Amino acid sequence: MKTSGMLELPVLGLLKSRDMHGYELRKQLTAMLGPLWGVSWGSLYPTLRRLARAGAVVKLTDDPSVASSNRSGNQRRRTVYRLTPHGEKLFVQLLEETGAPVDQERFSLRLAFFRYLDPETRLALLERRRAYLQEKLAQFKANLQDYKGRMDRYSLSLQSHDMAATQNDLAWIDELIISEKESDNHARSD
Amino acid sequence: MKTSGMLELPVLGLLKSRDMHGYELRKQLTAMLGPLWGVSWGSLYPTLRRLARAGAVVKLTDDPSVASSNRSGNQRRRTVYRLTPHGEKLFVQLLEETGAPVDQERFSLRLAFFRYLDPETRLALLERRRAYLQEKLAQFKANLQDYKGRMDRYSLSLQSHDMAATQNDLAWIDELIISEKESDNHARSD
DNA sequence: TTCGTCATGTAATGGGTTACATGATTAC
DNA sequence: GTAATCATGTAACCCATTACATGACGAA
Repeated sequence: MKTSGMLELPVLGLLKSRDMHGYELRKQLTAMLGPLWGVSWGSLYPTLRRLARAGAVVKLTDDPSVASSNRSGNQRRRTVYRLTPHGEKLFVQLLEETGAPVDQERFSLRLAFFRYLDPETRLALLERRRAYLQEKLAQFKANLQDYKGRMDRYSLSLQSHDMAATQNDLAWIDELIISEKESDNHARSD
Repeated sequence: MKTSGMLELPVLGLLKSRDMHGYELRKQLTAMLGPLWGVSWGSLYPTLRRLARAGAVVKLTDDPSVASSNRSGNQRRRTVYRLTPHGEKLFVQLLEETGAPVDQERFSLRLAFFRYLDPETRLALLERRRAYLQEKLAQFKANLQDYKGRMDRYSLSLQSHDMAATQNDLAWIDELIISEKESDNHARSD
């Protein structure tokens, strides 16, 4: 099983809170990920099909949110999806991602569902992220050191900016770690 | 003709300075783009094939950099590529990219070859980038305004951080614009 | 002689983008 | 009545990743 694809995780995460159909999923996704991330139909529906084939979600032909009213026939045609127990497991698995280091986008996707993890796992993932960013930063520094003389102004500016951005990311992660530890302490002292 | 793909532009750009074979191209690419960008063979060689098929580069069976020495036979087998006039045109076309707004990665790839553009085009591209980032920023603000109340701490932190990063990008572009105008003035006053 | 680097590719797989196709309902 | 939104998909194309396959050369 590959279960790659960017959308698997957020789709499962949204379905965890309630059943939804494709159109609604897309609206939630664009709201959640910011309006720039264009989630296209040609990417969303195949993702749902894959998840259904893998047994992570099931199709419900009827929309259960309109239970009592709307009897006879002509409701809008919808395909509502529901998370299965196996889907729940898959979700956690994707969220914890013990695999290869991950780019900023995939990390963001994870972070958006951090509330579903227990505090220790959250901390562990944040620390791992921190280590990764630090390594990246070290590589930036080494690279700048080595090639500084041979780069033109544009490349130099670019590399410096990218390095600064990585430093910002790192500082942000540090904040998250601190606030995580704090709320952890508060919870313990209750 | 599509000519998409991330590697077309940097490959053409590198071949503009001198003929190179695939292996060398890869080394230059990883040095230039930072050591994180893993350029894989399965992506590089097909790119070269596409460029050759499009007439943007030609294969030179012999390596011209070792012109005088190494007569008889047993040199290492290499395929050296040279940019054609059509390749030059394609390069400028890709660099100016009058098309759709572009993500950070593609923009970085462009910026790394800005020295090949004339000052007015550089300024125009920077201004276009600036406008795009400002629009993105506005969307971030609107999105935060709308959904602030319904987001958990992680999503909120994420959106705020992304917005701050966009503001940093914007400030950086502004610096580039200013320094561009300055060197333009200096050039005029000569 | 064996390991690392130089050097060039192909094949399989899979996912994203874009365009295409369809049709019902709501609001003006 | 017509335009916008709701709603669901399919098909073609293309590109990136990964794994596979090969082989020469230099150094230890």
